[in-house]
Amino acid sequence: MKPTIYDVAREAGVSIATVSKVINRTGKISEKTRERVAAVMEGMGYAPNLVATALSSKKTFMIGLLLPDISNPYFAELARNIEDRAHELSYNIVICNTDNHVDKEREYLTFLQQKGVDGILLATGLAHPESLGLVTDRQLPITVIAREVPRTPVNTVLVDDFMGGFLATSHLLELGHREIAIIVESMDLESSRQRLKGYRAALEEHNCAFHAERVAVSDFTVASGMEIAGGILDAPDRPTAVFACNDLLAIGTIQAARSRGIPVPGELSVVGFDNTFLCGIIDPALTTVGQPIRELGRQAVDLLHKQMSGEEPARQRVVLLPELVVRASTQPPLERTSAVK
Amino acid sequence: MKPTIYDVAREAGVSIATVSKVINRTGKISEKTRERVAAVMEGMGYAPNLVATALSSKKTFMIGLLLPDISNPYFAELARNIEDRAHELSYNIVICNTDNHVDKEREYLTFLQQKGVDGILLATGLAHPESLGLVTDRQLPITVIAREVPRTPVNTVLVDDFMGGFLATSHLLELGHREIAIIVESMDLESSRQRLKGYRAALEEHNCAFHAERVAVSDFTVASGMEIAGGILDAPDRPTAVFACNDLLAIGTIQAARSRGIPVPGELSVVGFDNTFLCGIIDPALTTVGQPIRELGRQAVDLLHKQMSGEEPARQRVVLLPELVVRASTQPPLERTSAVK
DNA sequence: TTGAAAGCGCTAACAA
DNA sequence: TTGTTAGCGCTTTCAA
Repeated sequence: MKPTIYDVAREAGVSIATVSKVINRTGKISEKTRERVAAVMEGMGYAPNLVATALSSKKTFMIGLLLPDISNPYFAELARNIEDRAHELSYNIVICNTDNHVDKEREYLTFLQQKGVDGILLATGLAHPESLGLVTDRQLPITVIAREVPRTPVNTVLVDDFMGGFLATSHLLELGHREIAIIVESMDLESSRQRLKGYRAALEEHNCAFHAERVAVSDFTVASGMEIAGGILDAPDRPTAVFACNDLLAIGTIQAARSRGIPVPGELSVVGFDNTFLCGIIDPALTTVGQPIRELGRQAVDLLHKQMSGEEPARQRVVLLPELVVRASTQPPLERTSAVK
Repeated sequence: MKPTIYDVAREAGVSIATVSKVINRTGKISEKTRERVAAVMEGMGYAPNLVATALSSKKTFMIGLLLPDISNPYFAELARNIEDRAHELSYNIVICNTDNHVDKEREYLTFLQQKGVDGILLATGLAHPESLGLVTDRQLPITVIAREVPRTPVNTVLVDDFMGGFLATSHLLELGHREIAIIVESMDLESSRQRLKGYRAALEEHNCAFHAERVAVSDFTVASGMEIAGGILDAPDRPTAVFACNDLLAIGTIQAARSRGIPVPGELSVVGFDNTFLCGIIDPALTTVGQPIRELGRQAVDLLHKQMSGEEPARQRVVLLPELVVRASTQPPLERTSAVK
């Protein structure tokens, strides 16, 4: 049987209160007993039972992380950075794949609370903000990542999606493209809507008309990107460029083009979003909007940590800025080049 | 304050034991009180505090998952399947990124035990098997995934790496390749050694001499694959095919070839290992050895579950069989084709 | 500086 | 069928 605090106390000839104090370095303990108790603990191979500690101290040092799907490279990278930072602060991460399914979100949320996690990191859909009430009502610290929950006062760390959409589109416009299609993940996500707005704003700034037909809605898989992009490329008025709202969709677009013998970037420029490691893997290397994914993860943990430490920081929204990462999948449109000549 | 079992008991006019029984559906309870208590719980919005439950029942319904890096697509996919199965069995997964670093492994291992996880899933290096003692000594259920720990009686679920190496190499040999290089992840891993053995066995079976110079050691990143492959491709006696021991390395190899103007599969065939979703993303689509990653995850959880349920199944090693997935990155060597003509 | 004792919220004998 | 009670292993207040 594993030794308990009682065993240590008996062995060291002190009370459990004293042992507890040397474990936690709290209260006043003479150096002498401190050493003796420490030696006994060492000798017995004693390690505190953290479940018991959690019960009496009401801290589990666990954080629940809700995301759509850990096998999606974007979320995998995010999770990695989150876990790294959490580990530094000695918290553990419990992962929950929600598939953006409201029921699963709710289920995990209530369950995590019962398990006594100290906080929640939410990087998932949550189409129905009232689910958030499940958490906020219980005073459980929470930070939302890369998702905007409109009209809800909750701490958030995200990327300026509007700017991202603007940067991507402006890049294409500046290369000379005028026929630019956009593929968004889902109009249910505020981030998608913002990226679309950025797209429109860029068009407007370049006096380029917005056409609703240039907007296609997909989801977040390569396959769907390929399918949707296929439709776009088969249309009679095929655009010269596509802004895909995440890297997976952009890759699907490149594949759709390839299968149709449309050279990228020769006849079609493609811009992605996220700057996952996939961008460097595919051919041509993907021009994309880079999210500071490491910072996103760290800051989210730090913000949550403050709440968990009772600092109760003013509700805030930390907006990180994206940046354009130009690689090989974009170039000026052919038509234009020749027309100029 | 959240209601406790005492609040429910008082409100329903019964003892806490009775409430506990209706929560857990244990013991004999009249339908009448059962309903009344249930109604009260519902009404108060009562939910058991699982930390307390864990302390008295010694079950946390948590599983620790150790892997090198969740941002590696292979492990991300594995983690997804593991979490899915665990969730079905109502267990939560705590992820731990070890970077194959022994110190981190040990740290997580001891820590997880203190936190009272019900079991450990080990999909990470653990170069020093004695670290395993940290777990087995404490009678904590554990299952090792996709790693062989030689001379240690521990439940394991893995893929037949020897067969995988054999399949990959045979495929190349059958296409007519004779100069086949192999890039392994690390000679510290039993899986790498097995794949290498499979490679040698295939060569032998085809009466093809083994040359130690054809073996290169890398690690598990695209960058390192690119670097190592670069060395291979720049050598005077460049091989006509490369068997890379994971998809990331294979991709690095393709990139190295591309940057040198060596067409794949035209002048260089490449085979990967794992069959991650990346294979379908890159150009040319990668021929690879497919691991039944879903089964790997599920069976590991199931095997662990048996141990956690006290079934104490006979120590076993479940060996799943890989299969060759032929895509576009392999074809007969050019030289041969012309020589035959 | 140290210790006694009362929880934390639940489970599970054992009695009634 | 229901209730009493003693833990589970630790924290923390209050006295000594």
